[in-house]
Amino acid sequence: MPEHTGPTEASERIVAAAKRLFAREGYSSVSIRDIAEAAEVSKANVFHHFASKEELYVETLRRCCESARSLIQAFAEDAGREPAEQLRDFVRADLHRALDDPDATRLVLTEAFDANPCRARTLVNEVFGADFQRMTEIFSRGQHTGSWRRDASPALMASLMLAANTFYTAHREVLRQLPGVDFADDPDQYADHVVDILLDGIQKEA
Amino acid sequence: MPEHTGPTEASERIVAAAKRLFAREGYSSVSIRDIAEAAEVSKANVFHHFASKEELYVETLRRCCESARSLIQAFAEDAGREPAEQLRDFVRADLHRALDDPDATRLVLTEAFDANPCRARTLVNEVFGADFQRMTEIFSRGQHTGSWRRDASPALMASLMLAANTFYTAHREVLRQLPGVDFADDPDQYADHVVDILLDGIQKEA
DNA sequence: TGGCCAACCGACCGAACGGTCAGGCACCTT
DNA sequence: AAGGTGCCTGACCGTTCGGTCGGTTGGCCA
Repeated sequence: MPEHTGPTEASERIVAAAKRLFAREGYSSVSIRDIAEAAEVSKANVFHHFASKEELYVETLRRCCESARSLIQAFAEDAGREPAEQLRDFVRADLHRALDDPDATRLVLTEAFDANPCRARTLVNEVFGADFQRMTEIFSRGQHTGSWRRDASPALMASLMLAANTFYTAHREVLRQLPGVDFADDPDQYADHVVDILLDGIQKEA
Repeated sequence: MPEHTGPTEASERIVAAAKRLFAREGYSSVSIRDIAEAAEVSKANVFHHFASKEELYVETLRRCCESARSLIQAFAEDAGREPAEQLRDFVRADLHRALDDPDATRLVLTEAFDANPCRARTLVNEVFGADFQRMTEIFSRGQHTGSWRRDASPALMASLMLAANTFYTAHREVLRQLPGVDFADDPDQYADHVVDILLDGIQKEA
């Protein structure tokens, strides 16, 4: 709690309600009254725990960033495996993490939507940076120890994977409406096919 | 003009200001007073031309969808060329169109950000559908007349291209902050490399 | 010349906003 | 028993919101 107070059952309910509402409606569309009602506390109590609406939002966002970051450790030190399999597992895991907590994902993605340089830098440091670097390392290892082509930039390949997962997460409903799309409700199938295409391209006959 | 009135120099300024402000600040953060001031008209005049804030937003969004859709004709009937070159040109053109009118793009992408099924369907019909279908056609032709592998779904490949361009447009500032990214200010280079990877994959030595 | 109507404006309205404040209540320390 | 402290509340504040209204202007047609 940024305020002088400690965490409480009520303050946890406030943050939970704020996360849900901010993610679904957006910062400006949600009033403190809405949050207080959803958390079943008085409006004044919200201001007891958080100095302002802005501070409540920042705290909520901070927690969402934290939970989005926590994937990293799970993938520490699996260096013995094939880069291609590492990549596949990582893309699948990243996609699942994003889909498992849609409110947190949505809040972070909204923040990343053409943010100003300062916020973008913070988000890179807090959330995207580690995953991105991890992915570039997989690509670099594939280039140095495997047979991957060396004229493709690891950063660009990692961006493409990040793009694939972000798009799937952020625009799933649009995907669902697009003709010929049968993978909108099967993230594993999507991740597998994306990695397949990335690895082998589309020109080579399978 | 949805209202009983006709278009005016002032009403055009109102829509222009609304587009700019809605795209940059979001619907709820922008007041009619802000728009009126930016358009240099009175607040009452805004309500003279548009029945409500919501109606002004819908009209603004409608125009943005229109301008996003207008690319299609430019690519009608170039069937004689190589699918690979068609694809490259299309991805480049699509990216440029998005970057040329960032406010319109941002408004449409915000609307597409996990919209409800009804809105998503409208957006697909109004904006994404045509481009998406055009891209799937290129992939299908590549599979039938060229040597492209037939086990990859055209819809998935088109989604991946859409994802690449959307991500570049929506999260360019984040890209700029990511280590090793040197293509954040060179969309043509980005589009070329993305298409290169899609065509040949990353495993084959160049 | 007179009537009409769209374009436009200043002033105003009730509602909702973020935020404040004095005080009640439960619990701890002395 | 007394005082202090953190949690919590209802009532209230000034401001801003979307929207309305009465009225003025200026061009067009009869």
